[in-house]
Amino acid sequence: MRYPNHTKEPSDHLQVFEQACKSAGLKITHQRTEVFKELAKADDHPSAEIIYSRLKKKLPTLSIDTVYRTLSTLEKQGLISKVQTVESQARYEFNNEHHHHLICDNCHEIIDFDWQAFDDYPLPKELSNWGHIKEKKAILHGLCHKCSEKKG
Amino acid sequence: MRYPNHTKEPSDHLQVFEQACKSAGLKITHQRTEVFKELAKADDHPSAEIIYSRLKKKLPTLSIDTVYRTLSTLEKQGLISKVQTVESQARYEFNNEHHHHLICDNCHEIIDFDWQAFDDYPLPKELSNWGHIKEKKAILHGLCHKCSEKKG
DNA sequence: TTTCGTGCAAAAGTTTTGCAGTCTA
DNA sequence: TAGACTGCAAAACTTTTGCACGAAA
Repeated sequence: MRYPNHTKEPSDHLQVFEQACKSAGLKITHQRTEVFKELAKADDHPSAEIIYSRLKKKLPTLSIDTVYRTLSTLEKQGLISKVQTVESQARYEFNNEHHHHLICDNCHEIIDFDWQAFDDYPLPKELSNWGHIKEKKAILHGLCHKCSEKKG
Repeated sequence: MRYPNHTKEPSDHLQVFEQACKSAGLKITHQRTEVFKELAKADDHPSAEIIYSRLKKKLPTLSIDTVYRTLSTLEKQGLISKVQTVESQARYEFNNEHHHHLICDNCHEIIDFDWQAFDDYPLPKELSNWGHIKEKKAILHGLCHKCSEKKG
């Protein structure tokens, strides 16, 4: 779901997809296109298994491996993104105080920080009818100094 | 890691832990205490496997199952939290535009929304030396109307 | 003593990989 | 046709569960 609703046409998405495949040297295969289209039209942030089950009727020979591989490929190209996960293993922290996260996309180090101004900031009014919001957190992603240097 | 640094003493954490166990009817076992202490003193958001490996020297008979079970129990009590994960399966989305996420902790529905005011807001200055921040995202958690009603 | 927790082992669930045949460019 | 992609099968990795013994209250 999305507030406000999408404005772009599906055909625009396909063009972006084909363009991105070409410039990355990726072949435009039937399976790849269908996985992409299924995700582009979905508004519920589906998992690999869900995409697989939705496509199974249309593409009975499709395998789950291909879905995993395709999602991983498209993510590397920046065409799609994984929601809210850092790595395969779950990571924990002791809940002492409310705080925010800054994550290095290369070494996956997580920095906690405070941001009072954000905590005090009012939420967008479209969200007022959604339900009860319990937590409000900022997640920043980037490349830390150590990793920038390593990469030259 | 954390900006700014922690202020509380480890002994305070232990008291909170013991209090929470008592009021939840959980026994204060050796393993449970050690897993908790290990996480409370860690500043790197470790996974279950990492906590296990750190404790193995001190508690050679500890099993990984116990670490998983303990983390899960403590999370249910609200003493600790999982970082950045929604569910066990990764979930994807098509990257059309920058946006933020509102997640129902019960049904796991994810709502995308725009928040221009947040996007324009300056970052805390402590972060200016960290490296290169590429993305800045708000993640809200709560209970949606549908789920509030279901639960009464 | 009673109940809960742990360790062991096995299973379940998620994702990745090697390989040989197939398809795209 | 060459190289990339797919499907199959198997493996790897992460997490959960049943059970019997051991430990906490």
